[in-house]
Amino acid sequence: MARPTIADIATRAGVSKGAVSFALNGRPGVSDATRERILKIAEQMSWRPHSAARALGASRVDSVGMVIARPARTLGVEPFFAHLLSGVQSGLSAESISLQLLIVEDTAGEIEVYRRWASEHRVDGVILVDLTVKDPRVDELKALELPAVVIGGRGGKGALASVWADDRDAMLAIVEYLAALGHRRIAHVAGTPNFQHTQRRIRAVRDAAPRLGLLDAPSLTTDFSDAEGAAITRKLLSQPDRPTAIVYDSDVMAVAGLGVAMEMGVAVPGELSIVAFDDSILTQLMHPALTALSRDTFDFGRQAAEVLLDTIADPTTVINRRTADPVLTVRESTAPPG
Amino acid sequence: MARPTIADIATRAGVSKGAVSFALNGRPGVSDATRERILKIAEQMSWRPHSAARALGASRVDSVGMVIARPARTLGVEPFFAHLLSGVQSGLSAESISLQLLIVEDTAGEIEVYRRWASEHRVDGVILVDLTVKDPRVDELKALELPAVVIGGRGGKGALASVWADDRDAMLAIVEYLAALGHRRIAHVAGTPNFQHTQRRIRAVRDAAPRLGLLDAPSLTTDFSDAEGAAITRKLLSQPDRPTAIVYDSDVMAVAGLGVAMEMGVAVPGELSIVAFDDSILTQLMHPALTALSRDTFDFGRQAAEVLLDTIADPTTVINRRTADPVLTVRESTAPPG
DNA sequence: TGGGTTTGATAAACCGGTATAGCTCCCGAA
DNA sequence: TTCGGGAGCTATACCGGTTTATCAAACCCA
Repeated sequence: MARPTIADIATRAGVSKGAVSFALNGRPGVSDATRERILKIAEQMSWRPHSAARALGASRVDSVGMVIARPARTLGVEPFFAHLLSGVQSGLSAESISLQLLIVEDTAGEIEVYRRWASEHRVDGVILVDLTVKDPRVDELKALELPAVVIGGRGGKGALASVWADDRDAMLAIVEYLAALGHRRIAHVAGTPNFQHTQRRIRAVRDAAPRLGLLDAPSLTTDFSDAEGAAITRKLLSQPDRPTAIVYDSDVMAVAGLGVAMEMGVAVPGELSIVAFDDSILTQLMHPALTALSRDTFDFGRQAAEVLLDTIADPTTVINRRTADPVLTVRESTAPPG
Repeated sequence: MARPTIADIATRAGVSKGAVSFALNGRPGVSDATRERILKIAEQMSWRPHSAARALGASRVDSVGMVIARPARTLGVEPFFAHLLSGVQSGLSAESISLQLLIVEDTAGEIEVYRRWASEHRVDGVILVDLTVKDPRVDELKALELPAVVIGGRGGKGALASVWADDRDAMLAIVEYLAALGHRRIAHVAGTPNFQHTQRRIRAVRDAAPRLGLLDAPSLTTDFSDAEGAAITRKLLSQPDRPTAIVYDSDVMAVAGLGVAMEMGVAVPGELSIVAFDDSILTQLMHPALTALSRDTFDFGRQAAEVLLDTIADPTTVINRRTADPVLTVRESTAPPG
């Protein structure tokens, strides 16, 4: 028989549908003996719950969603999302909950997706990335009453659950390391200005500058693309008092920056030190290999999944979980200034 | 009222549930006037179908799945999948069908997922990538009666629908171009040997070699990782009669190969020409920028989605659609041999 | 021994749609 | 004048689970 239903199991076990449902969901209402028997039969018939039927009755679909709002062009090279995804899945697979992934162009599209998901009951909750300042998605999700967890930023005052790492401390560690090497002119090629993590990193650099006696520590924002990363680097290296070290907010921009340095004949790390605020094979493929901040992105995703499941189970308690601090992996692209 | 049902619409319109269902699905059974009225009310109440309910009744879930069986570590850097995904989604969004994405470690895990999806009715069909020789997934999907479309390889003799590009012609174009430049020692750093497209490319090189008067044209297989790509390159460049041109089956390996050449002091393109059989920002970030074979991966995905939807609608006709031929984008990494 | 509670189970309602049998008009043809 | 047939709609079964009301038997303590 193809695809047995609980009714089939019920007939075979000589009990009612209800009893089978109780047994399969481990809830009281049947004796241990009966439960045992039902479970064995279900196993034999290789029964699996029909997700739609269960969703209809129990009003939960065992599925969560994640929307990434970045142009596909820039997305692929960043291993960040692939690792994050794998992590999220590993966190979900234990409960055999599936993941819906959607790549959209912008935040408006993302909100549209949330509305659709909510009204069609397609997901039990969502995972948010790239939180911005005054992020409209937070209010929207509140309004939709869709459980959510924010990755990489506090969800605001009691608003949404979150999983975050300490960007500030990480950035301080980088700048302090460069200062200790002797650098006094450090530039920061940041990401999109309205991302919360961008702002935190910029603030960290600004705050540390006077304490470390830095002559200059500009933070320059970009759209996270290789093109802008390269353009800003070109500008920086053309200045009379050019920086002796540059910190990039992503590995892709760091690679682009390295390319510009080579093109302009600026030796790395002899005349310029480069640090990437994110690690991946990309940084290791380069010559010189790039010093980078390594975060356990996989674990990040895993924890986000866990927190989301907890939030779905009990939407009243808002969890804010801090993950392991990122560490600086020193490679060949950093050295004392020439 | 939160989340209206068709029953709510029915009461408000003063008709039966059935009439509403007919009207909303654009099928005969109601007059144009009534249909109009019902649609307007549904719009007003911002009704959306409950996906689970629809799935239960109509035994279709408006959702398709895609499983990628590669270690997450190697996945991220390859823009291929990100582009493919976006394309697939754009093909699906028109019908507002959602996509389930899963990254697993190996084919066994992938088949497991298909079994689960089939038994839980979670997807209407799946998209297959990285087809291997004698691929076990094909038979499995046949057995599960799960509609499927294969990307980048013919689905076998009438087995599964497919969307494919002509790898053979593309590889011939590359080799002919290199031969025309004057290269006679061309090496081919291929991917995983049991992938069908790897085999097709290897065969193309082997077939073209005598005709083009190549002295040597070895194809060396790898696991597609940067590490093996680098290792093989090191070996090739250490030979007494080292190749004057190398074709890499992926952009990541080509980048790794370029790194090895630089590390060994082999000038590119002066002493060695490099071609990547896949294009992305990665190849453009390099110095020199890599000559690469550009495929419209986005469109590839879009077409796969279309073919899959057709296959779901009518599983009896097997579609094998050939996509636009890839083109060779010449950049700075190819030149006549020194 | 009798009344109240617990245990183990059943039958039926329900979730929100789709599919279908059947009913009522109304129109046209025999 | 009657009958056939189609258009337009209703009532209802159904999909495969979950949940609740109900009930009989067993159990418990006085």
